[in-house]
Amino acid sequence: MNENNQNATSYQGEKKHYVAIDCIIFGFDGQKLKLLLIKRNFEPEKDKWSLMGGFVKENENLREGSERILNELTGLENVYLEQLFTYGEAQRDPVARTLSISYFALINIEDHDAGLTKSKNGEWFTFDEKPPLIFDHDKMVNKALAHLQYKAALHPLGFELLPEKFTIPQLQKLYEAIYDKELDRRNFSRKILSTGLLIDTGEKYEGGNTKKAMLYTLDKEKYGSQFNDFHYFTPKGFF
Amino acid sequence: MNENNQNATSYQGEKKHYVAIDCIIFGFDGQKLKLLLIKRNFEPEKDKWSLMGGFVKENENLREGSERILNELTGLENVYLEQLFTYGEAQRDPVARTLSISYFALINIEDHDAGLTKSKNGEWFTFDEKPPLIFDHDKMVNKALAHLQYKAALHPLGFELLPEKFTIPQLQKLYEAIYDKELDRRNFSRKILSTGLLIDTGEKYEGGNTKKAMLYTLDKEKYGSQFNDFHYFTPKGFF
DNA sequence: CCAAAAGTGTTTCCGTTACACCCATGG
DNA sequence: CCATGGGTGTAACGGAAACACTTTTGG
Repeated sequence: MNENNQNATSYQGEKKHYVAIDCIIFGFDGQKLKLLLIKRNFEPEKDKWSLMGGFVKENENLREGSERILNELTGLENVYLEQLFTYGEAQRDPVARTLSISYFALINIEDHDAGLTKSKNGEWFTFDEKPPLIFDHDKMVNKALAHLQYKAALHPLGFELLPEKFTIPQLQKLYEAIYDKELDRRNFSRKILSTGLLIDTGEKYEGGNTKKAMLYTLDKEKYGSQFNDFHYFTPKGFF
Repeated sequence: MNENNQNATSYQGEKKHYVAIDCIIFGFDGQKLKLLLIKRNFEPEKDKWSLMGGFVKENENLREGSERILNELTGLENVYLEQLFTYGEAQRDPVARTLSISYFALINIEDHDAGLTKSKNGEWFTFDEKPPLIFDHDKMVNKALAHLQYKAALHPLGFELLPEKFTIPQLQKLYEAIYDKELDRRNFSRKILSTGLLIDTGEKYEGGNTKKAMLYTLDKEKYGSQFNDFHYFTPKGFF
């Protein structure tokens, strides 16, 4: 029955399964939170929309696989990537029983290789515009969004979605996009600055037609060490 | 190469993988937080300690599998069970490449079938006494403990580890065991009661040799609806 | 009646909120 | 010089922390 050669302690009575990885890729364009999807030009479910995914290779670590799949669509490396959940309903994939490990990616939308993405039929959608997805991919997206909202409230996660240098108003816009709610400008600013995670670059943002905002960078040192601390970036009773 | 019959849209070029489920089972004995492990009387790694686990069956949902495996060792059903993380380093299992999906279980230690557990070579350990485990199971345990600490700080999770009726001092002992820190009795009591999750049963705990504490039950209704709310059961700056 | 643990009350303090006010820029 | 958005300051409020005090029970 089994394709492998057996030895005394192998798992010969057990069944094997297809295992896929699907990536939920979030980006931010300065105004809205977006999701990167692909229009499938291959079977199954050709011409429908889905998450970017792929099968786990024979000798590939899961993290490597997720990085490979993300890279194939965006050209990016060293991206914020976190394993989220493994979907394993026996009937979730009508073609054949397949497990899917979902990975959650946050990218600065300006950094990705737009040509590569286009060549793979990738497209960015706001949540308003998002088409229905194949299989249980809508469920995956919902869980990932909930996770983003949950985690960004407690940990300095949002910075991953912004350019290297950013202003506090930009960061606020991002948080407002994540939670679809407005925040008080003055309190937000003080709360963010009080974390000590931001370094003033001395530069000012060029582009606004009013007072130019100060540009900050992340203090990578503190960011790493404080990442698992609690920060409460959202107002009390926010949820 | 592949054992299945193929059709036009099957995944014939892809590799399949063994997929296991391992359960990290937490219990509380009134004083200490404990972990349920098994001494393996089967290969591989016979006579060593490991988590309770098993392979995912051909047509079994993952949640069903985790419930089956937990039930085999404890006799319990309807237990708090949460999928945690999927371990998939290519070399994590020296016998054959195997993915392992870890599940996190919280049980009331009094409820389980001690005879069944014993017959499966199961044993409860405090974290002080825990032996080294096979493969990457120590890593799984550490991640599960971190998750318990994280989640119990924000959600009313601890109740799962206590009997149906419990006292506030018992609940406090549990939190102190989870975090290995002492809490202020008076503030803890007020904080817990302010959640409105506890119902006074009118009874008193029999067993202490001083003043008998009041017995409470969970308000299941509120528990369900508030489970995803933030509660902050631990003091500020606790971590 | 004493020790030990449980329950209730109170003051202090600090972080959050909800504001007002000032500053810089382009048209 | 004015509209718009960015930056800084502050009073009031509320929840948490740190206490003291009272009550119950067994020995």
